[in-house]
Amino acid sequence: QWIFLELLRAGLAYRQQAAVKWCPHDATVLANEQVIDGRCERCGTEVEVRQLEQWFLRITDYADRLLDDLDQIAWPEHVKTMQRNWIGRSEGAEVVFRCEELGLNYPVFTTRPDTLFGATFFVMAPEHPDVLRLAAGTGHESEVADYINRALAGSNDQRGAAEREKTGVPLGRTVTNPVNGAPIPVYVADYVLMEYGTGAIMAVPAHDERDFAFARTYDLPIRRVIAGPDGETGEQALPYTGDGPLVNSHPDFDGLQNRQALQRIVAWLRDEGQGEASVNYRLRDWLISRQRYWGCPIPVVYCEGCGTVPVPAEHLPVVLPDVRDYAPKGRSPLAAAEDWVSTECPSCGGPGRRETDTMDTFVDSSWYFLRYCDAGNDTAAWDPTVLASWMPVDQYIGGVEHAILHLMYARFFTKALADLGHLGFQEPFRALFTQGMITKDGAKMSKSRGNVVSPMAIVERYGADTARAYILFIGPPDQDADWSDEGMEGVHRFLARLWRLAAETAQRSPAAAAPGASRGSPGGGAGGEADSELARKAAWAIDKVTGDLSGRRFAFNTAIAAIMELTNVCSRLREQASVTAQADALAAAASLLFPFAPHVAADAYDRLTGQRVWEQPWPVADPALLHSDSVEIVCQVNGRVRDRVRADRDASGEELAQLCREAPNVRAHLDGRELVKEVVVPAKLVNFVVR
RNA sequence: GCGGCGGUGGCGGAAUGGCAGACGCGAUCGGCUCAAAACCGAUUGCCCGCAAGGGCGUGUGGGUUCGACUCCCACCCGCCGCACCA
Repeated sequence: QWIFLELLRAGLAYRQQAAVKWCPHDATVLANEQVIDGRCERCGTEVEVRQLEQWFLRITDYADRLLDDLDQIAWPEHVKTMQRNWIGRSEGAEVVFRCEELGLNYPVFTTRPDTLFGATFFVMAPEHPDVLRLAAGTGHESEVADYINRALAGSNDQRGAAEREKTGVPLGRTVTNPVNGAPIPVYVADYVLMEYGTGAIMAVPAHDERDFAFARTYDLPIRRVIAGPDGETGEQALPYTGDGPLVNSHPDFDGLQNRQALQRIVAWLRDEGQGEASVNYRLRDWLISRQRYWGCPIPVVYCEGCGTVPVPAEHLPVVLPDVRDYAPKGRSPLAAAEDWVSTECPSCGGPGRRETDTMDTFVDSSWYFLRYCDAGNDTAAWDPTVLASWMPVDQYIGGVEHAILHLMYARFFTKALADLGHLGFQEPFRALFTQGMITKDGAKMSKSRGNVVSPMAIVERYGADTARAYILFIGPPDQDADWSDEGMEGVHRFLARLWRLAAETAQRSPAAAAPGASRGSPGGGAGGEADSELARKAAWAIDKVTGDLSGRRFAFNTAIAAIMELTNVCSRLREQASVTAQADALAAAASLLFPFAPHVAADAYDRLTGQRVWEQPWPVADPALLHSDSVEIVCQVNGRVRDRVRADRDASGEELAQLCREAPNVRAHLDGRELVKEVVVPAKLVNFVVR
C-alpha cells in the first residue's frame, strides 16, 4: 500500500474509464498480460471487453527503458524477445487526415509515411467512437450499424485470425490525404484494431498485404508508389512491402530511396502541421484493480468534496474487512462490508467511501524479492542499506511462463522505485535461468488430467534424497522432461548402492574407529594398480562435478552421472583395492553427492571419515592425478579409427606417428597405399591420409 | 507468415571440430535362493562374420575440413512464442 501511494504521488498510478478485459467466470477485470489467446490466464474462460473505471499503473512510461535495459541483463534470448515483442515499439509518424464535410481531424499512426501517396482509402475500427457519427446522414447508417454489431459479436479468437477474409462497409464519407489533397473513401472494417495506434489507418494497398486484400475484395484503387526490385512501377508483383525508390508520388520525392524519402516526408508534414514523427507501442498500462476479496486493498478514499484521497501513511495498512461471502459476483466482495466502506475522509473529515477493489496479485510479486532481503523490518518496507548489500538478485530461476508477466512487472517496479529514490539499481535480476517443465506421459501435469505426481508420496516412499536427486538427474534443466517412475527407481538404487559400499568399507576401515587417524597407508594387503585407478577416477569426478556446477551451466544431470561412474568403479574394484583407497574414493563421492542427496551423503561421509561433510571444504582434485603420464592415442587412417596405442603424454609428434604406424591394424590399412599426409594431435590422435 | 528452440539406440539422454551413444531406464543370459524379490556378474546401435575384423549409422540433401552430432547453405518434421500491430 505504501508503494501504491508512492506511485500515486509520482503520477504513476491513475484511475480511468477504459475498455478493459473482463473474465466472466472469475467476475473480475484482468491485465492485458493475463489474457492468453483471448482467454483468462487463471481459468481459461474467454474474456469480454467492458467499459469500466479502474486503477492503472503507468508502465508505458517505462517502455523504452524496459526495452533498452534488456541489453544489460544476462537473460535467455527467447525471454528478451518475448518482452521486446510485448512492448512492441514501432517508429513511424502520426499523420492527420481531415474530414472536410464535418470539419473533423483523424490522426493515424503509420510506420510507412513514405507510402502516403499510395493511400487510396481510410479504415476505422468498429469500436471507433466516431464511426456512427461519420455515417450519419449518408444513407449508410443502417448498413454500418449492422456491420458494427456483427463485428463486435464475434469472438476475439476469430477476429484475430490473420488468414480471415477481409470484410467492411463504406461510411459514405471521404477524408483528405494530406500529401496530395486527394479525397479518399472511409470504411469501417474489423481488421483495424481500436487498441493499437489511433483505431484508424490510412490504407496503402500497393504496399500492405492486408490493405491489398481489402482493396481486391471491394475493388478499390491500388496505386504503386515504390518501385520493385526489378524496377517495376506498374501493378505487377503487388503488394510489395520491400524497399526501393519512390514513384508516382511527387516530383520532390520521386526517385529518392524510400527510407530517405520517409524522413523528408515527415519533415514536410511537420512544417505543414499535418503530422510528426511518432513512436507507438503495443504495451498498454497495467490494469491492477481486481474485483476479488483476497488481495491487497487499494488505499484510497473517495470524498464528495475532496475527490480521490490517499490514505495517510500513519493509517496504513488498510486491512481487509470480514465479509460473509467471498465469492466473485461482478463487484468487489469488499463492497458488502458497509461498515468498512463507509469511513471518514482523511482530508476534510467528512463522509468518505473506501475503494473496494483489491490489487492484482502480481503487484505483490513485483517487490517480494525486495522485502525478502529485509523481512524482519517492522518500520519500513525495507532498509535501503540492506538492499544495497543484497540486491540485485545474482541468479533468478523460474518458468518461462512468467516472461511477460512477473518478469516485466518486477522490472517496472524496480525502475519506478529507483526513480523515486528508494532503490539504487535499475534491474532486479541480473541473470535469469528458465527451467523446463516436468511432464507426465508427455502432458503437462494437471489435476483435471489426473496425471499429477505427488511429491509427498515420493518422499514417503523413497525419501527426499531420491526425490531431489532424480529431479536433478532427469535431464538438462533448461529443457522439458518427462517423469518416469523407473528412472526414479534407478536413482534410488544408485543412492542405496553408494551408501552400502560406504557402510561396508567403513566397517573394514581403521579411520572409522579412529576419526582423523593418519591416512595414506595401505589398509589391507591389496593396492597398487587398483588404488591408483580409484584415486584417478575420484580426481576425475571431482573435476567433472565441479565444472558442471560452475558458471551458469547447472549441468546437474551430468554431474550426478559422474558420481555414478565413480561409484561404479568403487564397486568394481572393491576386491582389489585397499580399504583406505576405497574409503578415500567413496568419501569423495559422498562429498560430491552432498548437494544432491544431503542425508545419505552426509551419513556415508560420516561413516567413512568420522567428520561432518558440511564442515569440510568442497573437494579439490589433485592435478597430478588428473593427467596421467601415459595416454591412449587413437590411430586413424583416412579419419577412421583403426587402432589404439599407449604413449607418453609428452611424446613428440614423430614418436606418436611412429608408434601408430606400427600398430597392427594400422599397418594392414597402410599397406600398399601411398601416404599423403600425417595429422598429429598431441596426446590424442594420429591420422594417416592415404590414397 | 515471422522469431526462437529442438530432431542422436527400444526409451531419457552424453559428447572444447578428434574413439558417437557416457550415465540411467528397459531387455536378454547367468550367479545367489526351496522359490521370488533385493543384490551381484555378463551382454545390449544396426548388418555381415566362428573369430579377427569389416560395412553402415546422430531428421534429409549439399558444402568446408586430414577429420563434422558439432561449422556453413538449402530443405523436412516437432515444440514454444508472436501474429490483421498499420
